[in-house]
Amino acid sequence: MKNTEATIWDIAIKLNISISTVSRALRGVADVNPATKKAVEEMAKRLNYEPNRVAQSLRIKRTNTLGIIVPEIALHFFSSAISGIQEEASRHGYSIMICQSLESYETEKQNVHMLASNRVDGMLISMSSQTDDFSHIQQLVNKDIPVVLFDRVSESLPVSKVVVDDHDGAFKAVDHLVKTGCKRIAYIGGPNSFYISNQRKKGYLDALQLHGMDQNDELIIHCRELHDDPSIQVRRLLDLPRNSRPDAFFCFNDPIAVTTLQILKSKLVQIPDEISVIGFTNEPVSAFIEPSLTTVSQPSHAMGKKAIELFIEQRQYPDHFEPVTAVMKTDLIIRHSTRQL
Amino acid sequence: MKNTEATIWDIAIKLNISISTVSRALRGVADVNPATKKAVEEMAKRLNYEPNRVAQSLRIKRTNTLGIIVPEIALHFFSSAISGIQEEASRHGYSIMICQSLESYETEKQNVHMLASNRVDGMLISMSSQTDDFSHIQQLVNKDIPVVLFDRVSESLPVSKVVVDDHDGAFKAVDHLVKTGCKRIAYIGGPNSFYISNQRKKGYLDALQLHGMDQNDELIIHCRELHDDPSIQVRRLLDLPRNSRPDAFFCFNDPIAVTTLQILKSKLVQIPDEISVIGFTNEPVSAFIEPSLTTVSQPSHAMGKKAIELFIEQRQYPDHFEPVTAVMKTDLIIRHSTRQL
DNA sequence: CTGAAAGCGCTAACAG
DNA sequence: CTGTTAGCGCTTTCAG
Repeated sequence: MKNTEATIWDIAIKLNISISTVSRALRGVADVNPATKKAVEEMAKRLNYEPNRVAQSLRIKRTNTLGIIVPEIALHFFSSAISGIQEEASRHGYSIMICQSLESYETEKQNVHMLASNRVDGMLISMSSQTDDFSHIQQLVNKDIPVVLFDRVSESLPVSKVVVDDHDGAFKAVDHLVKTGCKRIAYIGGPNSFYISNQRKKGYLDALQLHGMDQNDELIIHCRELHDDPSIQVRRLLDLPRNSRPDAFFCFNDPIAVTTLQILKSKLVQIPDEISVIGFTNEPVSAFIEPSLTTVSQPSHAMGKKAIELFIEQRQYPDHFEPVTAVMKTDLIIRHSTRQL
Repeated sequence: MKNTEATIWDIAIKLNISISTVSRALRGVADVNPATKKAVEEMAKRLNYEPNRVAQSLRIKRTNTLGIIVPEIALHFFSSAISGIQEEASRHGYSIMICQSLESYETEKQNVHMLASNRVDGMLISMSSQTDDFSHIQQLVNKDIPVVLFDRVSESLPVSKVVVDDHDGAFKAVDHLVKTGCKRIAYIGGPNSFYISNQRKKGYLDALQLHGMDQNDELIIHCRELHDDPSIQVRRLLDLPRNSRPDAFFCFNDPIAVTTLQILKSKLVQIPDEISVIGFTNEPVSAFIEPSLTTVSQPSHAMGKKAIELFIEQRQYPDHFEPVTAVMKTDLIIRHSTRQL
């Protein structure tokens, strides 16, 4: 029942040696008499000594802590990325401090300040959908605090990034739709301001073009906000005359695809025979919904891991650092919401 | 392009005042000449000053940081609890540092040490399934570090806890099965060492008893490990002669229920007419699987929030602290894997 | 209202 | 191999 943690000073006193020797023994640096070293270690254990990382950090000017900011921890993509970050960070001796921006620019800015105050050694950030001013992040760069952006990145910032090949993923999805006989493929996109939304749209358009199909703006929908309900727009498309109605939906993400699937089912549309559906991200739900959803998988865990790797690299060679962008591969997971080849 | 963060000393020099005045002005404590205060604040902004929380923490012996340990961040229940923790902690000015034990006792112990080294002001822990020695947590208690256990708790530890009324949840589930005409209700439980598994079993048994139904050990199955595949055991029950085959499965958690559902579907068993299924936790998947799963919902987000509240209470009145156990209510979410009343 | 000075627990020269 | 010493950046008496 001690009230206060032991310090190296306590150990030094009991052993009648100096605190520097204790410090050295505990860290295993320089030459310390094996006997004293052993004595120190034993005394440390006896006193339940826990090194004070706060004091250490102040002294060595590194905290061995990384700050993470994501829009929402509970979204599967992010919690999975975080677990990748956590495991890899831990392997390298880093702890992680986690914040959510809840898709608010103001909160994100506060998070950045809080983490900076905590003197984290770097930040891994997936930006909020509201963020369109990047000065808070630019300031970190100016202060030489390593930043790695992942998933929700900004093109303009001179930092390392981890993204998915959205264009390629979308391309593969639409290509598959065409190859399974779909002629009128709709795209239900995310907010226009989203880089990834536009990349996916570009992949969609390029796939159409490759197959000599024309872009039809009537079949391209954009959600204004990330969590907008796309139902009305989907229904509008379904109410088009039979010969101009889409026979496939390529959706910006799985939630939109799931909503679409549900609308189709409620209208008794045959899936995939009358209409096919493809999502994006491969959230757990996509495997369980009926029919199971064909979707483009994003390697969320691996992306988190990669983000740490980029941070470590930057830390290791801070002098000749050049921002790199890691582009991760997607996979088309073919399930039952699309026709067989 | 500064290489080094500004300190109160930098501000003091520029303003030709003492660092104590700067410190006071920045924190808004004691009396400081409004003019000097304003000047300090302006200079702080101009220098992009960020208070050094590390130095602060060392001095005041509090970090305003909380440690969280969960088995696996990416499990929906935990990521949702964490988001509740995060939001409530942030409201109270705390940052959170997150670790995963990955269901390993050794890792959990390391996590505890790491967080203790970081001098977190308290820890919120959901224990690994392997943990059956609690001395690492008892040590925290001895050192007066507040601990709140949530979900995966140990009865014996003298700390505050947040749990769900597992007994009541299970009771309601089984009661509903009986009331919808099920006669032979099986229980597929988690590891025997799990407190919550046993509570749910008790609720199951009590509901049976209330309705004058006998306990039938043939219908009670336990997974050895948390992620054990229950398929073999479920199949064994289904292969029982028709008149002793179960007509309902009450499952320890949703993943088990989902597996069960899939086995039943593959055997073309009519759900819920021939056999009903109920899960536990209300994970997102349960709403989407077909037929949608009746399940007992756990308020994960609210549990996280509650855990912080208990911590704050303990911090506020450390002298007359008595551990409390918050028991959160569950709800039976009736969907389509059970019959209508 | 303000300044001087001590010290939180630790590391890292430097000197032996 | 070991001890002395000077801080890291901040808060907090204590004394004006």
